[in-house]
Amino acid sequence: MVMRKRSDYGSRGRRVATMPRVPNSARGKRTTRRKKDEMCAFDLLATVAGTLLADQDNSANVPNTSCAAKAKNEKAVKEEPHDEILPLKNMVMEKDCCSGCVVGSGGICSFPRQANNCLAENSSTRNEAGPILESLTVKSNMLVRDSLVSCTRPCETSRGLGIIPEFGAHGICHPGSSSSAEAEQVHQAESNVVRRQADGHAPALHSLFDSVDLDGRPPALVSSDSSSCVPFCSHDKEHQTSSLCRGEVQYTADKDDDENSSGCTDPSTIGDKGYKPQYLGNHRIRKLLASKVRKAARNKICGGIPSKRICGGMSNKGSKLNLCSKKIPATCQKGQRMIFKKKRLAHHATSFAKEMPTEASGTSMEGRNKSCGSDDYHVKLRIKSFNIPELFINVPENATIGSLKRTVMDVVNSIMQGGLRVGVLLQGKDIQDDNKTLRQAGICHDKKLNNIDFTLECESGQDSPSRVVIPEQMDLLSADVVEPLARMKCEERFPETGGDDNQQRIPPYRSRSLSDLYSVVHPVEMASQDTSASSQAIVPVAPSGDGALAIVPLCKPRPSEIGQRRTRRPFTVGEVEALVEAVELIGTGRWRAVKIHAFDHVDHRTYVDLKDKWKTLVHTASISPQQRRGEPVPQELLDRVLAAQAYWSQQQAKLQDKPHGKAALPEICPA
DNA sequence: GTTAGGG
DNA sequence: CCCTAAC
Repeated sequence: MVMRKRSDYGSRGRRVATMPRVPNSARGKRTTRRKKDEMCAFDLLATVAGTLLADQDNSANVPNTSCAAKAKNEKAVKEEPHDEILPLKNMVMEKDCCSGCVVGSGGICSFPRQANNCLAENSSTRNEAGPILESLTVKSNMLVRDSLVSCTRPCETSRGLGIIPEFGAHGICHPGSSSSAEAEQVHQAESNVVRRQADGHAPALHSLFDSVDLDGRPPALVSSDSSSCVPFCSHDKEHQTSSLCRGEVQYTADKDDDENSSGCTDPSTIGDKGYKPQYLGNHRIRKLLASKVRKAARNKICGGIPSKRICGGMSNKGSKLNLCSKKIPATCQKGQRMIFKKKRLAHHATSFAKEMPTEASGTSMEGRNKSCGSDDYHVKLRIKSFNIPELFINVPENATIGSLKRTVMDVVNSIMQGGLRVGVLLQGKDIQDDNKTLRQAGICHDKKLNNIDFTLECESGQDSPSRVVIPEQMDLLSADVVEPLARMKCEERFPETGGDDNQQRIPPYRSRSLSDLYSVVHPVEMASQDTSASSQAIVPVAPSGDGALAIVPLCKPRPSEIGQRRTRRPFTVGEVEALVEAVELIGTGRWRAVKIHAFDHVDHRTYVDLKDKWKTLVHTASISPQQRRGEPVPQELLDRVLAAQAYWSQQQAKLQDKPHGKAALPEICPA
């Protein structure tokens, strides 16, 4: 069957659906699902791996051999012959070990994300010999959420300058982001809290460059041995190599990470490398990368063991996972869980730092119109989160959760009190010129403002951007009263923060771009002021739940980009209407056409989204109103949904019945 | 890159 | 909304 090209549906008119595609049912149907089998195998693998790890740890100085050998060992260790899965095991282990790291003595972990886990595992085995420290590596962006920055700076007279600088391919990159960190020795009876700063020219603390995780591997390095090192920037080069000589396990993320680790890549270089222009749409890049990351996480972390089977089904999104098997001592698992819980929290707490569209509401739209006339342009920015420096915390295994919280809190406070300033990144480019007006910088009320990032940077970072050490030897357990970050409430909450309600006020969709929805106006700050003035509204808000801090896992890249689930954006009635209309016209099964037809330029609605939405619409329409949830869809629309669905299903059925007949299909269903 | 369908 | 097989 000949597939029509997309150009066929370019015309908005009453195109005749000449040749509908193969019926939906014939495509994309997964005939067999081996998931259960795989899960079973993976489960076994997890068990075996755990055994292996435990054994490995006991055997000192395992030569720097390939993991294949270990895998063979493992085979011997494990008595039960699981024929089907053994090849898989070998394969996975081998692959990971060989491609991902240099294995030093006792090296088990293959990838950074495993590093911490391995470390913990080793700790657990050492536990028998004496007290050890659980290493909690909280490297990443701590997010301060839902801030509102109301710029009180009237845009200068430079209205005419409202040209957004071409930032080109920076995309998701950040300057000064090639960061790394050093995990201190685990079994030393010291609790170091070390924070290291990116070595870029800009001391952006959010660091942890995105590319680091492009393949799911951050540059973190944690050895299963007693010492560990992290490839730092150029000044750490020596350290790296020497560390290798010392037989430490070194993890370097390949590809981009290699460059990062082999020298402090110039941030600008980083930024330009290999990224698609912003134009492509963040969500697309993010989607790709996220997919990659998740895949990598799943495949590589834990040697391909699906995370759901590990450690009680802990999600591994962006997190390091360990090969916690049933044989790992309970203490270990406990500790691990503690870590993971934190990390998961972080995940949930994380919102798009980048996705910071100006909010649209009825009032704001009015204001906008008004301002257009009065030359009083304002930009209202909603900061959902701030990126805070990565943290490294060593916590005794027997520390309480409370003390852990306090510790983290302490660190955060140290950072906060240490003097922070705010950095502004537009499309990944650090805007350093504080004297620029927003408009000159391209931050205009009428522009799409979803490419702005705010970062927290150390004041002192200017001089020594490479590292900032936060109170070492911090007595974790004596970390006394700390002002809970969560107490710092948002002074002015965004009324529309509740969700996408504002979108509902948007009339019919069609050609309306999302950017329209976000155009807003507000009082703004003076042009000559430092941007940090706007940071007063940094609002740490406790994530839902127990109020733990938003700490993003080590491997987590910038939250706005990679590995992050998209924010949920319920379809508005207007969108639904547009969708229904398009489907009536175009039919089901041609979602790209539908997208182009009705949701072109609406970046956050992919054709998959539309398809999904249609699916739910059909479902919604077929259930009783009482069972429906969420924004009620007018019955009229639902009726049209059912009609269209029935019609197009019928058409597809017809097509299947006589595949050779080229029965011209009506262009629109007679709903 | 699209589509379908399960989760 | 995510994931991924199938195309």
